[in-house]
Amino acid sequence: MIARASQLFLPTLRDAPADAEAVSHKLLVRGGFIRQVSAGLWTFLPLGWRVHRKIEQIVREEMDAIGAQEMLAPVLTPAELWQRTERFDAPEVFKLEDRSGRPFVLPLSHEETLTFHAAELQSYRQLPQSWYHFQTKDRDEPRPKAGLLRVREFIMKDSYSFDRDEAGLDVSYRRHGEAYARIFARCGLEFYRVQAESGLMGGSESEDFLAPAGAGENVLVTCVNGDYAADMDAASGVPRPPEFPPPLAAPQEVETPGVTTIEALAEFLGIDPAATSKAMPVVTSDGTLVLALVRGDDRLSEDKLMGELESDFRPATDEEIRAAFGASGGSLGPVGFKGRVIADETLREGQFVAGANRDGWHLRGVQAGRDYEPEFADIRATKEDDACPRCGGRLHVQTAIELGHIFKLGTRYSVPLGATFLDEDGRQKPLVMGSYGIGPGRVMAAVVEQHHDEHGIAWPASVAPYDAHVVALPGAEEIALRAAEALSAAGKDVLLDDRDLRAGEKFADADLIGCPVRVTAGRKSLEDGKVDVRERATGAETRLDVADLGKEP
RNA sequence: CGGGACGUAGCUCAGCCUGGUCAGAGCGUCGCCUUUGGGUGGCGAAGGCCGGUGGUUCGAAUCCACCCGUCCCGACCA
Repeated sequence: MIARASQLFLPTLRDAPADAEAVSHKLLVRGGFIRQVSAGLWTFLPLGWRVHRKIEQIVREEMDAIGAQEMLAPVLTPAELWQRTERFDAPEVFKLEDRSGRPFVLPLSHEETLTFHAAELQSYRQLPQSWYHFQTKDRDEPRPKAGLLRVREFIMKDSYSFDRDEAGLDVSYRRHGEAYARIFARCGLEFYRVQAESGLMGGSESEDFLAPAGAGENVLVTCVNGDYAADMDAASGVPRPPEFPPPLAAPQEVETPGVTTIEALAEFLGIDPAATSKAMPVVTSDGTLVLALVRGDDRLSEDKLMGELESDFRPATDEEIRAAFGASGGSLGPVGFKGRVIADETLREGQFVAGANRDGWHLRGVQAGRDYEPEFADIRATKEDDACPRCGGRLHVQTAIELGHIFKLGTRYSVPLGATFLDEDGRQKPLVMGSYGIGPGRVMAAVVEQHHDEHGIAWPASVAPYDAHVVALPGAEEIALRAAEALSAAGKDVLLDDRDLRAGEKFADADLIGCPVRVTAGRKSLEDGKVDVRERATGAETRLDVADLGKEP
């Protein structure tokens, strides 16, 4: 197949839009792949849609390979289904009514609809089932951002497995996980499978597939030895041990005028910042004031603390702090505090400097268990250069894009929607479900984040909009067309740049668009009938006879 | 939802502080010429309710208020 650039809607741009930050956002817009309609709403232009469809096809092949069945459920969904599962009131759900006032939902995923259909499954003999579709999802995101990375409407491949029991779910879940790994590998992505925060959903197993990128919403922690990967929220890196000063028999007050930060404190006392502790008073949703304590050189992990408290929380106000401690933030510590203290595990052993609950004073030699009685928990945020909890290797922290998510739902949806089956023992049981999502648009953005240089995108062949980009320079249009035809005959999809433009502009567009190979026919070709074949990713260039095109990769 | 920034031509932006030759530039687009292996050079042209509404003023892109939109940070995120 040959597409002529002169006829294509391929609006490339020399400049990126001023408000673009992420590389994938800039390059996809500049390359004429996507255009914004409104905040978080994007149109896929012809080239972008080709890439999207290539990713879809890879997903489809791998889903089919594990026996999943493709179907299509509607976007517009009666609100009743969502009311039954108690998701109707979620703020990110788009809601609307028909002319007679019946409420509908634009779903952010299709658990309800597919479970509604699963209610038609009657017997254990019909199980397991895995169903999937590619369908539009709408989410009233409070803050769309970064091009395709966080949007309000997008296409998702979501699948749902229905099993008779947990053991069956384990199998469906594992198969999906394996299929997902194959999908992302085929898309040319570096990715990691990590435990996902199950959050308030609790209990159920859930994993994310994260792709390291220059932009993204997740923070990925990996070990340089390759044996550990985790989401920052759940990572448990091992911090370096502190250098402690000589121990004291009892805490000792030391005047620290104007010293309110850890850096200043460590400097002032001439000690290791890791030998200090940092106190963060927070207030839980039931109004209790709790003191969270981490090492001075660490940051509090809000997610971990939230898990520990089993409650949302907010920082205490100045007034609350003053009332509870008699001092202001910057001089707070656990000694003498009459309330719940949650101390990070790093504070279990050793003596630390802590705030004295007296403005301008600190305490040396504060020891947990002797001078205050905390609950210990892992509440510190893992950081760069922590040690790997598996092998002790160095941990690396980087931003990442969530490509896909696999989730064991259990009976969360089948029970409220009455999706039951008759089991071998003659009893009616709810279907045990899993759900599994991939956003092809995000995959597309992640591929760009991982495969680009200063000139543009360098698509992996598996998802490239065209296999080859044939550049026709003036005078060599004839040879260029023959080259395109030879490639097309060999089964390649070809973009033929037959536009009346300068060579430099065509080359710049070819680099930007990023097809795996560029074939140039120009003045040199007029002399010997050969064309130049250049690999986008490596820049390697060879001269070939037109007749030999399509015979090499 | 809190904080910040921005909104002038298709794109990137200047002009605004200090109201009155302020409707501007570059790129892109169109026509002609030039020529053609990395965004060429020349000549000419089209293109804007200066986000919207109200106010101040003799006069508003410029000052004020409100609204809308977009982006960034945070909160949130099946």
